[in-house]
Amino acid sequence: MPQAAAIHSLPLAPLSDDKAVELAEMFRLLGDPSRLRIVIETLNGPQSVGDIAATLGLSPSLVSHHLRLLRAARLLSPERRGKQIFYRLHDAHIAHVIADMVAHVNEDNANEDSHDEIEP
Amino acid sequence: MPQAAAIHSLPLAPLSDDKAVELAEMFRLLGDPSRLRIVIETLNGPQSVGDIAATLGLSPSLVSHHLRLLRAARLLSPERRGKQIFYRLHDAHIAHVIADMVAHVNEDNANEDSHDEIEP
DNA sequence: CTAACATGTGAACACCTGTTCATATGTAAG
DNA sequence: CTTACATATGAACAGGTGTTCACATGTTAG
Repeated sequence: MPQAAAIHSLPLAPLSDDKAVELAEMFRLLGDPSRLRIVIETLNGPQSVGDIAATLGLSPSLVSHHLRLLRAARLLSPERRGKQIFYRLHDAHIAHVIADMVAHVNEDNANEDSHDEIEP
Repeated sequence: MPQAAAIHSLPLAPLSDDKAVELAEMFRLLGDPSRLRIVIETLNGPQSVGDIAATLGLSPSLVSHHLRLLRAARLLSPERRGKQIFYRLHDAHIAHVIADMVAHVNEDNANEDSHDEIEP
């Protein structure tokens, strides 16, 4: 099965170094469970800070701290509606990123062999 | 432009909590510049530890430390070839994840307005 | 066998980061 | 105006993490 050739078929190779740092910053923000759950929560549509805090069982203060980072990185965008502020995904790429990573984890759990070793 | 509706069109909503933690772990690994550059390097095909270290200007020891985490998370797979060990992407999803995140960053740099504020 | 090379591993250190708490800002209602 | 609610912010602490260094393991060549 010549699957290896297909894996490296995407031509996003060049990718300057400082761009890699900017990319890593985005991944780092999604790398925290609380923050990732906040982002995932917004996949259902715009959510207010209080709703997110209540749904995830986190303090509003903590949620606000995380939201600050997420909107600074333009992963989420705020939108005031009365007293509350709703956050939504900044663009559709974020949803794709998460969907692809879900696919990776699911496929990985399917093949529960070849953990770490180097072919026995 | 009714773009907002399209953003939340992906139905990956449910997503259990411990699954979110597993996902975050993957993103966290890509959240370090050195580690991300290592993964990006493997987009050009299998790379030996020494080649990666030389290309990225990192010590072989550091590269080996990072590779341990990356293969434990099954992001990269090792393959012995003579004295050296080559690492390749474990599956194609990783490339898609990176490609989508690149698209996000690029689109973000294009619209250099609306940094953080809440619509003035 | 030994020597040379490639990779892995463990400890130690400095640094960063997530969380909590108290407090501040801002907004709407009475 | 004052009161109550929603969100934001700053300081401070505990715990985690990337990097370096010295050394171990494993593989091939002679």
